[in-house]
Amino acid sequence: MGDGPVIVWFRQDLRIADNPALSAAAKAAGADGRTVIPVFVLDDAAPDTGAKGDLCPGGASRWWLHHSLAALGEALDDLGAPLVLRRGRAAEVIQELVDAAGAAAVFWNRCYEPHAVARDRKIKSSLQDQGIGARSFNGALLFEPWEIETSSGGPYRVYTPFWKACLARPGPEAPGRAPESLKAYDGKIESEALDDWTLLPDRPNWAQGFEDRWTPGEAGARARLGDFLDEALADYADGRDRPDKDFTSRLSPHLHFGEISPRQVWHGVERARQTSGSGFPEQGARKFLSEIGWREFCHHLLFHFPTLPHGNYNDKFDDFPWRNDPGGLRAWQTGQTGFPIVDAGMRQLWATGWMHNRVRMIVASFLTKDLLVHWRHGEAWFRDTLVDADLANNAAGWQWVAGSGADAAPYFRVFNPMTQGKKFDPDGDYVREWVPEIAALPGKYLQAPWTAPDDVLAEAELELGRDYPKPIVDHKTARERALDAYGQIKGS
DNA sequence: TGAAATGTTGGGGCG
DNA sequence: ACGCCCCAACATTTC
Repeated sequence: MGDGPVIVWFRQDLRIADNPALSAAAKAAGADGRTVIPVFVLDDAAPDTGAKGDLCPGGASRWWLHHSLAALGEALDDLGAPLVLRRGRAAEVIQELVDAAGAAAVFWNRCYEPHAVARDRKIKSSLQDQGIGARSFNGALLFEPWEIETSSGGPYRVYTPFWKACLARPGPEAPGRAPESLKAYDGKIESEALDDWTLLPDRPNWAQGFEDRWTPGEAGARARLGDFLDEALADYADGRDRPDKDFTSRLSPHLHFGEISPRQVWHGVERARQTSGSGFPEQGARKFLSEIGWREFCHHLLFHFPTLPHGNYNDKFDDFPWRNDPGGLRAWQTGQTGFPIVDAGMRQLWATGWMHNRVRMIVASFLTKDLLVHWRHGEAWFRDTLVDADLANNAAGWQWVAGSGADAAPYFRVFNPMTQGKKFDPDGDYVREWVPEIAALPGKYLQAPWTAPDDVLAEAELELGRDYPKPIVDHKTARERALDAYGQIKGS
């Protein structure tokens, strides 16, 4: 390496604590007096490869990204090395910056999306050819996808043995601290203005409901973890399935953008165990960490099966008789299916950029099984509307529900929206919050308004088909149709 | 990280 | 006292 500055290329690691690439840069700076240039590149040019993910984040993700970058920018200002924002193809932008600053090295934390893997590999070899020190680090996973192997040497395809194998390994290292300061590059490197990127929605501002529910950025992530461990972990084992309660961690967007690392989460749980003594909810902790395990598994799958976002993992499903049903898809997207628990979930998603995981399974089952609409339509909608939209989790999750994925739910496992509603929203609080037009219905009929007698509907001042849709399918019939469709591909 | 259909069991009412 | 029926409640099977 020459004595030029070190570029730290931020991607899905928008934090300064436990950031291995940043730490390595700070260390090099401390040892050799190097300066540091933190950079974020918005690669907006949707490439011809059809690549998805951080190249073309959905609307909700862009809202989050804006605020997360603003927070990171402030944190880096405080450290003394302002964040440089650039738009363009990453390979070109990085090369440009390397040339402009005479950089000696470029450090980053690894991403696992197929296009990112390919892109980063090219960039790394190109930099190394020029004698630039290009180094990548693990900042996003507890275990690298290539480190976890079955006894026969391949990737895992089933979650339980995968996570067991992970837990049998030495636990993840303690998270690193944020550098205390950085020496800024003293040459001239222009940054674009975040506001010019128009990541935020303007008319209409559909993100209004996001602001009071989320605090993007590293500080918000840390606070969320702390609140979760203090207030919800004890109830997590039983409560996590209740969309009417507040017992999930809601860390998903923070994890997606790397505002907090899974290592920090893991050790946060450890610390809580040590400080709380005998009253510690071991079962809740185990279940919570196993959700972190699902995130690991999804990334493992995406890394080893890069076609996961586009094609069926189980190719039997290539012959599955999906229906073309734009009207049904639209009703699902807008929360107008006539099934209260489904509509509640879809409206929560639209209003807040997030949906409770139990309800994600219910609405996904409804789209793929009751409506027989291809899972990729659901995947695309979630990718556009979730603040936590993550290619690995989203693709694996949708294929899991549809039955086409690795370790998937069997296709015949069809959720009954009424039963699920009664079971997991027993008092109807969740449905009443998000489907207010039927809030006056008594609990007995809330999950299935069409079964209410006329006088009950009149009492609630509710006319089905006018104030709230009649169900767009008959669940019993739809279920049989789905089982029938499954039968068609079973033997193939 | 289902649901529905079908099968089994056991208590109580009744002749 | 006994067998019979009914039907929850639970268990098993099937999709």
